[in-house]
Amino acid sequence: MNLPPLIQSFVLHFGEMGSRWGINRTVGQIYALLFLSRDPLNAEDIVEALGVSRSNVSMGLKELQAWNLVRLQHKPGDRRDYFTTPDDIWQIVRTLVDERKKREIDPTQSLLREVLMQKPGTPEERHAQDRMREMHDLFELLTGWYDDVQRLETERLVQLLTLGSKVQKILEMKDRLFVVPGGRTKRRDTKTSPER
Amino acid sequence: MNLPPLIQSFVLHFGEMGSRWGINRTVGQIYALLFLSRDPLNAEDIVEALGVSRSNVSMGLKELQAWNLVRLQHKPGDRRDYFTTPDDIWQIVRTLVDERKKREIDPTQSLLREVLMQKPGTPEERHAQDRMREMHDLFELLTGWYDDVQRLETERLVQLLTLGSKVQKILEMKDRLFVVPGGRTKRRDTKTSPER
DNA sequence: CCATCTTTTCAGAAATTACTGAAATGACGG
DNA sequence: CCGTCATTTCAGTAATTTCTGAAAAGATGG
Repeated sequence: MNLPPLIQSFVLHFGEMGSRWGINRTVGQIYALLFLSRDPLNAEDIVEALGVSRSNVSMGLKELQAWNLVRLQHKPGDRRDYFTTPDDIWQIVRTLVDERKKREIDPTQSLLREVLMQKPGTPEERHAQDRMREMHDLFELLTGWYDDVQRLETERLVQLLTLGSKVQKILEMKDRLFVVPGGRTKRRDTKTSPER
Repeated sequence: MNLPPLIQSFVLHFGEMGSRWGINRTVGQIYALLFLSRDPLNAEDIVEALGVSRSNVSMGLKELQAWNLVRLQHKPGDRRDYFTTPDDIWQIVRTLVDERKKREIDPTQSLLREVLMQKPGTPEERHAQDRMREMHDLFELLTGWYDDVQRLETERLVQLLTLGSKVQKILEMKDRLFVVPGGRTKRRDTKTSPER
């Protein structure tokens, strides 16, 4: 590997980090390299930068494409494939969350729905099903929220995140303004509300 | 493995899922089992339920403890260790996010801060540093938001999530109420605002 | 202390995953 | 078509991770 030290630190770190996610070291390094690079890189560039085999790079790029994390480009008069990451870092976050949801949450929800249809035979199974229902409803709430905010323009999203829990203040204000005197504030019911 | 079918499906699924996270199959299965179980289980219970070796269970439990995902208990007159997961599923989510932040974001932020101190030698390095700064600021914003909402009571948090992007409506309302006529709404500046 | 029960450690085996080089496939331009 | 350049596939190997059994260490009651 022959890279400016500043870039090399980041690439190596991402390689290590990769293993804590579902991706391997090389894939992590390729991504890090593309993320930092100003210009699109072709497979041979990556081979030279990282010192891994051509075929390894090919497989790594294929995986990154399956994750929608890299974009394929072409240069006029050059028939090699060039790769980049999106310039907009928020787009990267959105993609990452989408893909993780697709790979981790969706299959789990599908299994949970299936198992929740079945009739429990024993009290043990009954309790297990209750737990699974809790998990299912939790995922439902979280993915519902995500689907919702994901549609916001980035500027609005940043605004929301910057506010953080100060949003609560505004909600309280809203409650104070619109609550029916003596009555409870209207709120959508969910099965995932706190237990105590 | 000798478990009610309903429980077995879930345990097996979690085992597979485990590999997509940083944890191995056995650890995933142990966790799933404890999550579904009404009563605390000891190591021998787990060995019998999953059909893996005693030492494997011991190591798995150690890892789950390192993640703060299981709680150690004792029964009077029994000196074996019993394990459970917290009853409150929201507590589980909080722990999970905390631990992943600690293992994935914090080390990266620390590396980014370090690298951002250095002086870039080339335009290439300069651009790389700009990218790293974007990533750093993004993490700063996200973790700031998380630290903030994490402190909310669960009921408030659920309320917030249920609202989803409808919060935006309330923000717009707030803007309309409090904006200085003819002027721009005051907003905290961040370096992570959208580029276009 | 000892006997017994429990958990932990760890070296080696087993299983899985990552990586490579060579060969196959594909994609032009002439 | 053919030659060249580029990418993909894949079988075999290397590296890593997971798992096990045996032994060690720890804890407790007598």
